[in-house]
Amino acid sequence: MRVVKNSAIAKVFSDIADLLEIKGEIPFKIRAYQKAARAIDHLPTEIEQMVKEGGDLKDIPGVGEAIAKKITELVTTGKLHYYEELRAEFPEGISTLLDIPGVGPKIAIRLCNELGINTIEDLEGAILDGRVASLPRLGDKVAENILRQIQAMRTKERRIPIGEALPVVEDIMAELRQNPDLRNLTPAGSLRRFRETVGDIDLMGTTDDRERILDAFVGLPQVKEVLAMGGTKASILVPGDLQIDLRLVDHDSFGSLLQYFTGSKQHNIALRERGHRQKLKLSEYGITDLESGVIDKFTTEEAFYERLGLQFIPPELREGQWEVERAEQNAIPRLIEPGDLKGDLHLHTQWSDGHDSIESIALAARARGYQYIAITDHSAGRGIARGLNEERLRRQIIEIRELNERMDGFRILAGIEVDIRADGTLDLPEDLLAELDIVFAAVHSAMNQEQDKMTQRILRAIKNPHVHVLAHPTCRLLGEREPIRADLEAIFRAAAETNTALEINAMPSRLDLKDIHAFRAKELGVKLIIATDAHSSSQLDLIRFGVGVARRGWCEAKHILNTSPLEDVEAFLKHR
DNA sequence: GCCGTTTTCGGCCCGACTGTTTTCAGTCG
Repeated sequence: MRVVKNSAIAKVFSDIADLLEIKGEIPFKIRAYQKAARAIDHLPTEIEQMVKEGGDLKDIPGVGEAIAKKITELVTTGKLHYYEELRAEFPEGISTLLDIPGVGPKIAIRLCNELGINTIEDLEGAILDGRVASLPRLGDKVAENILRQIQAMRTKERRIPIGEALPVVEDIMAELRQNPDLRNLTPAGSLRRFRETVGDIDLMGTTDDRERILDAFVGLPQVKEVLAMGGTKASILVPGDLQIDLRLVDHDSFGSLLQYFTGSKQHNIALRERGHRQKLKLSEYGITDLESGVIDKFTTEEAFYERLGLQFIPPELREGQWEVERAEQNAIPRLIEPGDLKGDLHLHTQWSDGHDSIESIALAARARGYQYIAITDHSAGRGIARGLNEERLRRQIIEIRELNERMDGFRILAGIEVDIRADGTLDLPEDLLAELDIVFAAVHSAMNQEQDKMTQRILRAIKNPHVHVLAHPTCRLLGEREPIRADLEAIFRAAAETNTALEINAMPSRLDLKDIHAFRAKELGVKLIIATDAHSSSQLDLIRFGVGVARRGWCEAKHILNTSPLEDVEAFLKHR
C-alpha cells in the first residue's frame, strides 16, 4: 500500500467538486463532495490507518457508500478512475479559474468554451483586449471586477498566523473599549475559533452611537488605510496587511449575529439542517418557527443554542464534524482553560539560547500563579544554540537545586531539551539524563529523512527510559517548514504504551502538535503537555496559543499533565 | 452523493449583493 495522506485525499475530492461544478452537475452532489473533502481534511485519524484496520469509512460525516468506495480505491491503488475520467473532460487548469473571486462555474465554463481560456493569464489578456466584455450577459463591469480580483490575488493571497493577528486585534479592541458607548465587542470568524491562521478579521459590537464608534475605529493610530466606511460597518487595513472589519449590529440580535459570523460555515450548515428537521429556520437574525412564523431574536449565543435544545458549543469546536451531535447528547466536555495550568515545563534561559536567568523566569512564572516550572535548555548537539555540555549541565543542576531552597511553595524542575540524533540516540549520556527531573527529546537536524527512518529514529527516542516528553513532534514551522515525514499513528501508540508525554508546543510559529493530532493522541491515551518553549519571561504569555490548540483538539484538563499538582507530575515522571 | 425523532425516497442552509435585468442568474460568505 502506498502512502496517501488525508490532505491529498481531501484535495482529490475537492477537485472533483470543482469539476462537477463546471460540468453543471446538481448542486447537492457537488456539496456532498465538498463536505466529504472538508471532513477528511479535518479528520484526526489517518484514513490509511482506518482502511488498514478495516474501520468503517462511512463513520466519517458526509461519507457514504459511493465516496467510501472511491476512498478505498484511492488508498489501495493510489489512483481514482472516476477522477481521471472527469479530469480528461476538461482542459487542464480550468478549475484554477474558480479561485478568482467573482468567477464561478458558469462563467468559467463559458470562458473556456467560447474563448478557449483555461489559465488566469489567458483570462487577463482576454479582459484587456475586450473579448470578455463582449460576451452576451457579461459586460464591462463584470470584466473590470474580475481583472481587479486577479490583481488583488497577486498582491495578497496569504492567511496570517494567529500569533501575528491576535495581539494586533487585541490592541485595537482595548482602544475601542475605552469608549463607553461600545458594548459586546467580540472578534468573530476563524480568530474566535482559534484557527492557526486567519484571513480577514471580523469584530462585532453593539452601540447606541454607531457613527461615533466607527469614526473612532477608522481614526485609530494603527490604521494604514480605510478600505470602506458605511453606516454600520467599516474596514481598515493595519500594518502586516491585516484587514479588520468592525460591524455594529442591533443589540437584540447580537447573539445570533455573533453565532452566524463565528461560523464555521460547515457548522452553521449542520445547525440549519438540523433546525430544518425541527421546522425551524435559522439565520443571522434569529430563529423562525416555520409553523407560526414567529421569529425569536437572541442577545446571547448561549440563548441561541439553548433554543435549539443544544448544549453550548465553544467556538473552537465549531467545525461541522461531530460537535452538533455531541451537543445534542449533552456530551460537549468542559475544555481546558488557561487557568487550569499549574506550570510551564519547557523553558530556555541564558544558559543556552534564552534571554533571562533561571531565577527571573522562575519569579515571573510564580507571579503568574504557577506552582512549578522546568528549565529545559538545549543540549550541546545544537551548536548554534550554545547548548549545554555535560559539565555545564551539572553546574546548572546545582544552581537549580540551590534556587529551590529559596523558592517558597514553588518548584523548579531540572531538565533538558536533548537532541535526538539522526540514528535515534541522544546526545547526552544516560547517567546524566537520569539525574534530571524531566527530559524533553526533540529532532533538530536531519529533518529530511525518509518516513521509515524518521519514524524509527523517534520511536527509539520515545522508548528510551530516560525520555519523558517528545517536544514539538512534527517540527513544522507554520508557513515556513513542512512537518517531518513520520508515522504519527505509530508514534502516538508508542507514546501511550511507554507513558511518554507529547508536547503541544504553544509557540505560535509551531503549534505542534496541532489540533487534530492532539485529538488523536489524546484518544489513544497519550498524556499531553502544553508548554511555551519560551526563550524569555515575556513569552510565558504564549501559553494561551497552546491552550487554543488543545481546545480545538477537544482536550480537557485531565488530558494535560501540567494541569496536575506538582506531586502528580513528579509521580508521572518517576513512573517511567 | 448523503441521509433519516415525518422519510430507504425525496428532500437537501440562508440571505445579500450585483449586474444587466423586464423577473432573475450568478456569486459569495
